Amino acid sequence: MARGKVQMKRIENPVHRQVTFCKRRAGFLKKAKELSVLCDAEIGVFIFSTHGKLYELATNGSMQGLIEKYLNATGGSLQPDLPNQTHPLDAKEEIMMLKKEIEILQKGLSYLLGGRYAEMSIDELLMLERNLEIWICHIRSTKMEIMSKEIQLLRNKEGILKDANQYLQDKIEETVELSKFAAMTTNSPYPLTIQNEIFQF
Amino acid sequence: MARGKVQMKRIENPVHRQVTFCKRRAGFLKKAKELSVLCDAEIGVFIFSTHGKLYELATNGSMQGLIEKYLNATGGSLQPDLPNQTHPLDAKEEIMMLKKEIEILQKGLSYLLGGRYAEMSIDELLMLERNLEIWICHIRSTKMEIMSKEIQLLRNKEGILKDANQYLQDKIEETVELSKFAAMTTNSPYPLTIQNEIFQF
DNA sequence: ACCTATTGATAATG
DNA sequence: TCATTATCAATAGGT
Repeated sequence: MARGKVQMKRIENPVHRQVTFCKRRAGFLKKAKELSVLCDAEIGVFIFSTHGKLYELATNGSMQGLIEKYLNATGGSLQPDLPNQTHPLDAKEEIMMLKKEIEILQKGLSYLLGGRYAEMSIDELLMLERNLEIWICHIRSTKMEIMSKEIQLLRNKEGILKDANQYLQDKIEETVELSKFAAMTTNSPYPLTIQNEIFQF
Repeated sequence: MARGKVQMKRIENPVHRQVTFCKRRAGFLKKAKELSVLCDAEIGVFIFSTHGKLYELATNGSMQGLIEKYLNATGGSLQPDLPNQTHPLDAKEEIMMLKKEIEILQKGLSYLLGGRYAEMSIDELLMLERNLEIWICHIRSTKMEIMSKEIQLLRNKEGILKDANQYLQDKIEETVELSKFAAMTTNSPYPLTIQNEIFQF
């Protein structure tokens, strides 16, 4: 823009990059405000720097509200794979059901976000309850999976340690036998010491 | 910017406003991309026009992911009033606990938003499970409340109907008595008929 | 949609 | 980080 065009690629010099980031970020956020004011638009921006620092702007009210609005506008994202038990109904009807369910889940989400669910009907509450139960089941099975892996890991470890232990014990006995023949004068208590060190792992 | 400064206020002429919106929106999104590329930043933008139309840009991957990242980064939003059963502990410790809980709930939310919770630890999953259970309890008590109201309403109705019924039965008996004296020739079974109709409500 | 005078943004530099 | 300034990019108003 000034004193030389700029190549549209990552600025490699980190100092230059940081400086440009500051300047352009400021300009960018200014543009956001201008666009919002001039054209009466609601704008949300978030910027994560390379190192994860967040800069944000919500021209109207809160970012929270904008995110909700965004989720509603886009058809709200929730639930990629809810296991639904319905029989193969008429396709149209099924679509209606799914849409209704999505709507309910959105209400549930907005409860999670906003903290009020007084305006939901009994049917909707039932549906939400069912979904929460399903989520709990998912969570429980994930827990089980993790624990199973842990157990497997511990069993493997146990096996390895037992083997090592056996090996060392053999060695010890061997040593004892040798010491009986080779040097009847020395009698240091190595065996127990080594065994204890192994069990520290 | 060109051929005359512009006042920083809403453009009242709707045609001008629309034109400016188009132009500046394009410029704005371009700037977002430039900033992202030059400075290696992740940027999310959403713009709602006056009439609610959404324009969005996520420089990296999906808006979904950015929203999750945003929620995590901000200490995002969840849970205004979770009922916690803890005794009045040391204040600092309690704050730490609550923060940890909030963090876990955020991860839970990001699961709800994004559909993957593989990266949560067992403790976190347990906490999330507990909170989902609490939410289910809330939902159930809300359901109960609604049903109680319904029941009360029905009881009231019942009372009214019983009274009406009693009144009608009295009337019938009265009529029967009268007919005994007035016209011994007719014997129609009115009472039962009327009683049944009443119970239809 | 296109044009261009003009303003605004900013890269390089101190 | 802050200020300056030459230069480039965005765009307001017009067609």
